[in-house]
Order: sequence, then C-alpha cells, then structure tokens
Amino acid sequence: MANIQQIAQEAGVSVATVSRVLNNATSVTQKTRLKVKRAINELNYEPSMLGRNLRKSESRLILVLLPSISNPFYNEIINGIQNSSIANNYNILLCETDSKPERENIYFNMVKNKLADGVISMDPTVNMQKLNELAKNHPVILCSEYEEGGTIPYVTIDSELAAYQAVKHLIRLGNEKIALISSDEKFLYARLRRAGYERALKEFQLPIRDEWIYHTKELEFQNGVQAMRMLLQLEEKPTAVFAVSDTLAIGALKALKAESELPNPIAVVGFDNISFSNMTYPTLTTISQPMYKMGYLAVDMLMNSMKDEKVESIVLDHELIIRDSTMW
Amino acid sequence: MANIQQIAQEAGVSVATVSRVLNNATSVTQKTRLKVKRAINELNYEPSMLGRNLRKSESRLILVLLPSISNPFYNEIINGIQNSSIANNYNILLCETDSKPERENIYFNMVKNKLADGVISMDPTVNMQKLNELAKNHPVILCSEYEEGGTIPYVTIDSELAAYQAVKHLIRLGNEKIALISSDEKFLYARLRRAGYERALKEFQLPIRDEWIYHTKELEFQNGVQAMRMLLQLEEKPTAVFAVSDTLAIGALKALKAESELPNPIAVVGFDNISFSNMTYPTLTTISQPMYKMGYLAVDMLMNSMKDEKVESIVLDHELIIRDSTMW
DNA sequence: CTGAAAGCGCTAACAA
DNA sequence: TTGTTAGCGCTTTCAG
Repeated sequence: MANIQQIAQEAGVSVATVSRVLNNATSVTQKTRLKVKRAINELNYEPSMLGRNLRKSESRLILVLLPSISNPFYNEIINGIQNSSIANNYNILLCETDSKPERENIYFNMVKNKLADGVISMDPTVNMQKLNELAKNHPVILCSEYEEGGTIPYVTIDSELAAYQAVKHLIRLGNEKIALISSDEKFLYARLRRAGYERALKEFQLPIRDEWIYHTKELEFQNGVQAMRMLLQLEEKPTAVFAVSDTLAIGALKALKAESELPNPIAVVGFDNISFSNMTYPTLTTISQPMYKMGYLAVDMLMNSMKDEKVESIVLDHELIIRDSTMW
Repeated sequence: MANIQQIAQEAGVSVATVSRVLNNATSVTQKTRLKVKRAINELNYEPSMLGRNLRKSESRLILVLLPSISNPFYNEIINGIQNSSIANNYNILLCETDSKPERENIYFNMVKNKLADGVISMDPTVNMQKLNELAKNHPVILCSEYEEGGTIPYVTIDSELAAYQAVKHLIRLGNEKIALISSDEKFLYARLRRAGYERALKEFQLPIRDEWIYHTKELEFQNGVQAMRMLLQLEEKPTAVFAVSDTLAIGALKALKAESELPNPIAVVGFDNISFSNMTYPTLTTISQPMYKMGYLAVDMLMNSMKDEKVESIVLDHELIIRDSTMW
C-alpha cells in the first residue's frame, strides 16, 4: 500500500501538496493537481485514515450501544441512525453489549481512546454511572431508554402515556381484569409502562392485582409464552393482557393459541410495532413508536453536541395500532 | 485526556518505560512498574488506540458486511462472530450495506484505509469483483453466501442438499404439486435451493411447472404473502410450498390463514430456523443452519488468513426441523 | 533494566 | 502556489 510520501515523490511535489489535493484545498493549480491525481491513480493509493485521524484526533465514527440486535425493536432505529450518520459523513459502529459489563468497557474505552467520536446508547442495561462519567468528556446521547433527571440528552416517547392509552383501549372494549406482562423494573421503560397501566386501571376503579402482574427476565418470545402460561393457571384469569414489548406479546399469543378450550378469547396489546407483529395470528394490536425518526434525531442531537451546542431532549409521539388481537 | 508523555513525566520515567508497562513487558522492575501504574491511575490515563494503531498499522477491527440487520437470519451468525472476535481480541464493525453500492464503497475504503484489518461478508448483493480486488491485499472471508469457483474462502452449508431434503420431506407426506417461493436468482443460494427443489421433483418424476415457481424481489414477510396469494390464484393450486427463507415462508403462512375456504391445508417448509419460526401459527417446518457456529468459524478463518496461513473453505451440516406447518 | 530517538501517515502553520 | 517541518500518541530498536 502506497503512502503519501511515495505519491509526492512520484508526482514530483511535496507531501503537503498531495495532502492539499486530497482535501480539495483551493490553492493548488490545475496542473499540479493533475500530476498528483495521476500519481494517485498510478500507485492505487488510498489515504490512511489512521494517520489522518491521529493528526486531527477524530475518527468520524459513532458508537451505537445496544443490548442485542436480536430484538427487532432496534432495527428501524438503527436504520435511522445509519442514514443520518452517513448524511453527516460519519459511520457507525454497532456494539452489542449483550448486557455484559466487560463488553461495555471495551466500547467505552474505544471512545476514550478516540477510536469513536461519540456515543448513542439504546441500552437499558448500560452502567449509567460510567456513562455519565464518559459524558463529561465525550458527546453522548440516549435513545429510547433514558435517565430521569439525568444530564445526558435523550430522544424517547412518553411510555407512561402510551401504556395508559393501551390499557384504556382494553378497558373500553369491556375488559375489567387486565394483566400486565412486564420485564425487570430496573428498567425505566418498564416502570413507566407499569405506571401507565396502573393509572388507567385506577381511573376506571378497576382492581390492580399483584398476581396479574408478571415480570419476565428477558424480552425473548419464550419469556412471553411462559408469562401467559402462568396467567392462564390462575384461579381468576384475566380477560386481557398488556405486554410491555411485542416480543413478549407475541409469545403470549402463542401460549393462548396452544390453550384450546378458552371460553372467551383473551385480548392482547403489545408495544413497539415490530415487523412480526403483523404476521402473528391474530395480528397484534400494539403501540407504534417512531423508531426511524428517533434514530435519525439521535444523530442530529449528537452532531450538535459535538459542536458544543446546547442539546435539548426530545419526546416524540406514539400511536396505538389496532389489529385483530383485541377484536377476535 | 492525558497522554503517554504526561504519564512519563508524572512517574519520572521515559515514555518507553510507560509503554513497556502498558504492554506488560517483563523487563520492568516491580518498583518502576508501580510508579507508572500510580501515575496512570492518578491522571486517569487511557492509552490512545489511534497512536498505537498507527504505529503498529493495525486496528484490531473486523468489518462485517451484511445487507440488512432486519433479516433475523443474521442475528445468530453475528452473535458467533462477536464472541469469536472478542476471544481473539478484536472488535467488529457491523456494516449494513442496504444493498447500496455507495455504502459498500465506504466500507471497502475503511479497509483500504487501515481502519479495519479484515472483512467478513455475508452480503449476497456484494460486488464480487470489488471484493475480489480487495481480497488481494486484505483478509476476506465469505460467510453463508459465497462465490462458486472463487478464490475467497467461505463457510456455508450445502443449500442444494438442504433444499432437496426439504422437498423430499414434502413428497414423502404425499404431496405431488409442490411450489417454490424463491428470491432473485442472481443470488447463489437461490439458484442452489432451486436446484435441490428440482432434483427432488425429478427423482420422484413429479412435474416442474413454471407457474409453481415464484420469484420475490426481497425477503420481507410481505413478499411471502404476495407470493402465496399468486399461487392461490392458480387454476391448479399446489398442495405444498417450499420457500427459500423463513421470512418468505411466514408470509406464505399468513396468506394461507387469510384464505378461509381451502379444502385441504397447504404444507409449508421454510429455510433458516429464525427464532420467530417457532411463534407462527402453525409453527414452521424449516431447515436449521448452524448459524452461531458459522459466524464463529468465519472469524477463526479470518484470523488464520491474517496470519497468512492457507485457509480452507468449510461446509457445515444443516438439519430439517419438522413442525406443524407440514402436518396440519 | 531503562532512556533516547526514530518513525508510523498524515495535516497545518509558517516560510518562501 | 508550493515546500519545509513539527507533531498527533504510541512502539521499538539500539545504546547505555
């Protein structure tokens, strides 16, 4: 691989001039520019980012932190992040932490090491203390999951309100016994969605019963299956279920189908509107988050943060998508 | 952010000694080592990868090329790649090309620019000519999709055999009119799976009818829905369907459910065993690929390739997973 | 065992 | 307009 020296030599100019051509500086005559370009082509030269980055101490790479790409919820967000990044001449480094602190550390170090210029975290399991520490010296934006009262700017939706509306929809359909399938309440979104669930029930003076609230360890389909099975074993079964994620809701639907002799169908509402949610039987009623937009805006915010501008957090609108799982 | 200079100064040693401590060189006395460590802690120092990488001219980053992370097929493979990379002290750069050549170019340049040390491509839409060009000077491994008769090492499964077995299973169940839902035949896997489909039909002297072979533009659920709808409109309808991917098969199942008055159920077999394939109704019979292993091995192969060792291509075993969609 | 110094590939300030 | 040169942060050779 040729370097800038060799190009300079080949073209009979200095390295500075080559650099100027590379960076489209105006102060180069057409003639020298051509000489240099010819040399570049001849030697099949590609400038080394390594050298450039070291010199400018920037990498034009954005680190995107997420727990696992197997959760389809992140797909569209990443799409938005990707497109917005490219528009800003950045690339993204997708980093799965798998909720493992060691991995998180590796990625945080990459930022400290200047291998990435900023971070967008979508990881609810992230170590907030360390992230706050990092945010002191590096641009960081939270996407979807955030810290209440924290200092890091975020883009998200109003989970409490969305959950409230989802449950209210179930109530309007005549359900009085409504269960909640939630994940670990160490996550803010789980606490908020539970709060929305409870607010709706209280407003209609419906019972909030502990046995109708099930907490799963993870967000896999299987966790939803298991949760629904438990709910179906109760003496007094719920007539409807609100799950805090589509993956859980889809698992719940599966468990319901397996149960052949139910007197009345149990209504199910999910959260996220992942692409599968339209492929289940019955199709899933769910809350749709503006995922693409969320990702896109997160990058915008990060760019502003890099310019040391003041960045305001953003709360986006959601939408209730009514499908068959609440009307079968 | 402190640099190595400042640590040297603080510890009262030379930068060389600091570097030695950083790299666990043996030739440093306990006493100096401690002095240096103390300075490192005091100043909260993190060595810059940028400097190190430039010096060693390596980035310890692997570029992973895939068309889109929204296809769940890649999830487990990536998991394998990730774990294997970390075990080898590398990190991965997940790059979605979205089948766009511009993006591909950006990523190829990162490799040429020494921002990544090697490439694992899982992208069937990749520009093979450019990839071959890149492979002359950089380590490249193909994962899943590969080039017949090409020079780049690959890890994959025997798609033709798997398809043959899938279709044979349908034949054994008594089906004689078997349709194929495939994607674009510019992709090798589509050609191979079609070949397996035809081999099985021929072996049992069953008709291969063009109208029973449907090619979709993409691999989204919706493409499967549409394909199945077309097949259901035929005068002579197939009694079974083999789809070259689970996403297509799941869409097909959806279209079947929508069709209420079918005299006999139509059997469906998919390909990939994505996690959702167990959540559909009916659950999907499919070919399971050893995805995790495939990803893991791809990294091993890349590591060997980096050491300039000769790397042999690998063909892994698959498995037919029989579920409800072939016995309802 | 430790230090001085060269150099990885590039950019940018300064000089010409 | 172009060239010279310092230096980004680190590793490594060679001397001591």
